[in-house]
Amino acid sequence: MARTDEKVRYALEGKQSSGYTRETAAEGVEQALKLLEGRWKLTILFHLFGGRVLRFSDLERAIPAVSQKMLIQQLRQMEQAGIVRRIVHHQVPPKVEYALTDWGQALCPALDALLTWAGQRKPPGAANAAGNDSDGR
Amino acid sequence: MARTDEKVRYALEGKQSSGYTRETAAEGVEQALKLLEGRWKLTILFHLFGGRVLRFSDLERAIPAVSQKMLIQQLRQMEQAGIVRRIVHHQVPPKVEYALTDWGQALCPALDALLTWAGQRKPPGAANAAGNDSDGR
DNA sequence: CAGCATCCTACGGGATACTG
DNA sequence: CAGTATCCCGTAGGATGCTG
Repeated sequence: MARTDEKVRYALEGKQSSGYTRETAAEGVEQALKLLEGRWKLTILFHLFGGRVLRFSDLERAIPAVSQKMLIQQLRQMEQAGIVRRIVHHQVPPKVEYALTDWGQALCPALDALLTWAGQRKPPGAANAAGNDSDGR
Repeated sequence: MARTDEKVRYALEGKQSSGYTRETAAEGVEQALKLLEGRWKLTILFHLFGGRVLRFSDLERAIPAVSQKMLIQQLRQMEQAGIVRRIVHHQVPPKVEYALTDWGQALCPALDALLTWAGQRKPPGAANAAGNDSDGR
């Protein structure tokens, strides 16, 4: 009864690698994006890319606009997510460093793809936003 | 006086293609993500991928959980962003169709990368979240 | 130095009702 | 059918102050 071809694998534009449906694919990406959402996560992430290891105060200095609360909150969330690694040094003046996990590092190419995409916005010549209009008959 | 190597190009993990700094790269990705943020954008997007052209009511049916207001709002925002194309048919019973722009289609591979990344979470064997702890001395 | 707790505000987004 | 307008609420996120 139901059109089976409606739920057929669903090819991502041409590469039907994994068995995603439109819904699960959207959900999956949403999950992924949720991990990156948060006013400062990306900024932090980019500061950590490349195997850098920064301590809390370094990050505070690197991102002046962020409050301590936010910085910690975002860091902790990413830690929970398994994106960043927290390295605690038990010293009298506390010292905590943050670095990316392997998985966190793996985000780089994906974000790069996004960046590339963003950079391709509007091939100057083609106007296609306003004025689209056609007649059914 | 300023350490010039601090603002050196910034290599995205190995490919120092474009001239992004940590800040501009983060900002760029944030801009891109802003366009995709919104409870339903991704769902809509995935329904539109592959050159599909759906009318408003089709989308309503395809995404039962969304309200009209939200659906329109999200569609309009993506239209503004240049991701989706709005095709209006001037008929007595109004008919409006939505499709992706070329740029919108180009998002597919980027999202695919994200999806792939998400799928690689936690190589089962390695525990690296809790218990990280080292001593400075 | 690093981090937690509290308070407060802005905004995304849901329900509902009305219109061309 | 497609879209607009109004109201309402949950939560992200900012400021500030205290602690190990």
